[in-house]
Amino acid sequence: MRAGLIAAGVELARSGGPEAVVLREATRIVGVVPNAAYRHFADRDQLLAEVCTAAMNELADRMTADLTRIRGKRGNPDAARRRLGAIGSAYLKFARKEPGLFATAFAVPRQHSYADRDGASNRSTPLGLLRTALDELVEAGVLDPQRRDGIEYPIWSIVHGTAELTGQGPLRDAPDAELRRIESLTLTFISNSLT
Amino acid sequence: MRAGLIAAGVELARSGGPEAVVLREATRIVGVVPNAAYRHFADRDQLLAEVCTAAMNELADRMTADLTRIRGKRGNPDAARRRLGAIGSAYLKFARKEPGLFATAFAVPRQHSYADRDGASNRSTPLGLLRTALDELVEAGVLDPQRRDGIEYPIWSIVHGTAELTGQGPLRDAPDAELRRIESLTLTFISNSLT
DNA sequence: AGGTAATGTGGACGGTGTCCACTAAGTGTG
DNA sequence: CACACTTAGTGGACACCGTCCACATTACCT
Repeated sequence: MRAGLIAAGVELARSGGPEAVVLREATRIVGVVPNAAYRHFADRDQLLAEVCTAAMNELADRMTADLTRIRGKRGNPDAARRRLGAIGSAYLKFARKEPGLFATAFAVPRQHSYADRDGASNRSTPLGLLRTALDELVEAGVLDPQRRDGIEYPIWSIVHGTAELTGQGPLRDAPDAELRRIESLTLTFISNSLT
Repeated sequence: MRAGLIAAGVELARSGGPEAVVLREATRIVGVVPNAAYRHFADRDQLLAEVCTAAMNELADRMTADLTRIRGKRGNPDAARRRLGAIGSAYLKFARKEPGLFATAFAVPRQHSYADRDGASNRSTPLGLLRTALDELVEAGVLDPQRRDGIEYPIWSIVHGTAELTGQGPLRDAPDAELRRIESLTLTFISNSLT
């Protein structure tokens, strides 16, 4: 039941973003009276928080799926670069194809905090995947170890900013070709920044 | 009256983001009955849209204010770099000090589109300011003209992504020192990318 | 068998966006 | 001057939302 409500919330979020995950509608989908939800969630925001982490997990899953398709031994410079590229590509692709879920993944309500989801070097999290890719780039000799510390934040920011600006931001109704160009500019910009 | 409603909406947005700009509350502030708003706006989203452009204008104003404090002739390489840095700094500072307005500036409802606000090379718009700063960097010989085309998008993305991730995103409850460090990493990353 | 915890129901309240009919001003024209 | 007409604001209603309360049902454990 709890899982059912979350699943219903995810579907609502998929087609309408975080605002669309409305408690009464979720219970309607599950086929239960609105108040039943309060046996499983303190309030609507807590349900939304669960939906958000589900969305974030789906983003991480899509990223790992695309990532494992890149062949090449660990430590191979070219493979390492391609893996970093795949991470950025998958992030942008998810934002483009699942705009509702993408927006929801980052719309965690102020209360119910992120806990440690992105803390430390947790793999199976977007930041965790990015970090291991960057470590591999250092190991492969592509990225200067002196520049490694903290570089995940600017890089994450470029990709996330591009997703935000082209997805819901001011660039959202640019023609499709222009959006692709911007995504491509972003990825090559990152690639150029490694040397 | 129309202006009053927008002003009230801006104050609501300042302390609570786009969700807080609720039509009835705005009319309450102005001291009028809710329906009176419908003489000036088609619906709540149109009021919100006006508040959003007001917020975006305030961002642009703060940026130009900080920008004009950078002395140095146009074409001076060092001044050009400092001006670009000031643009990024002002953007991040606004996001940090006015989180509600910053979020609102980018929360334009799907209907009421952006029109051409950020189109072309309009000055007095964040993108416009960034573009003229980049042009000056080319003119000053800092930025290779071949790299100029389209580079405003990755750069805007880095700054915007950092603002988003540290402001409302997963990094939002990192300690203050860490947030400053991330902002600084972002700015030096941009600076390094120019050469 | 009976008490207890968990789960779902029914009804209600305040808040919100929005629609409709209505009224009170101002304004220009005969 | 009077009259039609636009404009701006009012009052009341509706549907929807999140949420609280008291109640019924079910299952489990001693």
